[in-house]
Amino acid sequence: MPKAKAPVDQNALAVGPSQGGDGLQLKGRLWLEKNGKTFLSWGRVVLLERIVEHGSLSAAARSMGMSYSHAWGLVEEMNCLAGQELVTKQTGGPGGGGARLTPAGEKLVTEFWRLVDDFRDWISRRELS
Amino acid sequence: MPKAKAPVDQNALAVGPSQGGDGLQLKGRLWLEKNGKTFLSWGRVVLLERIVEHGSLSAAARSMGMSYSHAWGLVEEMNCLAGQELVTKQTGGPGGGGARLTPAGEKLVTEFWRLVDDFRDWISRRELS
DNA sequence: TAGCGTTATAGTAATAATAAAATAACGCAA
DNA sequence: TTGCGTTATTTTATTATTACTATAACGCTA
Repeated sequence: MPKAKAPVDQNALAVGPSQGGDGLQLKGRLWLEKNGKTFLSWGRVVLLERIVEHGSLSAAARSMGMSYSHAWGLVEEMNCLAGQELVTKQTGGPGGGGARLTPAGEKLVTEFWRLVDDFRDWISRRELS
Repeated sequence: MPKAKAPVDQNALAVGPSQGGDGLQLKGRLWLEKNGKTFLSWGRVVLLERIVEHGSLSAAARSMGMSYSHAWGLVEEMNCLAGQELVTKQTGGPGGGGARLTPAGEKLVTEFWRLVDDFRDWISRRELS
């Protein structure tokens, strides 16, 4: 039992079909780096989506079983690496505050999923042995 | 400083070209699972190669900066998941003993690298944004 | 028989990753 | 002014991973 509940399956982003009749599967994952640092990966993109969905960073983190601290750090790093704000945050105000995606943030999310779709195509077409 | 020295780069198995002029890179990795358990991945295949090269499990582990215990566990798991021996080990004998790959083990190694080559092709052709 | 380097295995230590907890600040609402 | 739920930040605790250490067994060598 490796972990109680990972925010997102730690492992495969794409999974090929079971082949060879003995449970053999090809799996893989993709991510984007900027200057050698992880910029966008599966969990981060899901976090961005949840921010859109819930309108707040704390609710987004909660919905993924992720600690607020961790989520906050991820958003900070993404904003920093992007060189522009992908997420804008408001502290205080009606409802206590909130967080939203900028157009640049939304664009990145859709682009990442398109990339993932292509990767899934590739990996599922792949034949083993 | 994440780690003193990983046996094999923890991260990317395949790396795309730097794109967008701002250090943005697409990276990824592949692995094979059997019944949901990791069967073959980068580090494991390198370990198999080193066993061929050195003729012993302890020397192979040493050459990778990997502990003998860890290497032994990986080989056990691979043999178990494969349903057949990929590595044969001899305890005692001339030189104290040794380890070698079976034909099935050698076949898996070449097949895995072929898979990786194709993956590298795909990822390097991929255009971002 | 004693010695060698290996495989085999368990136990312990160190490190990294992750989670949790606690506290402060913010700005509106009532 | 007080309370609320949020963001912001630090600190502490827990867990998982990895590495290290120690010891036994093996079978050949000399």
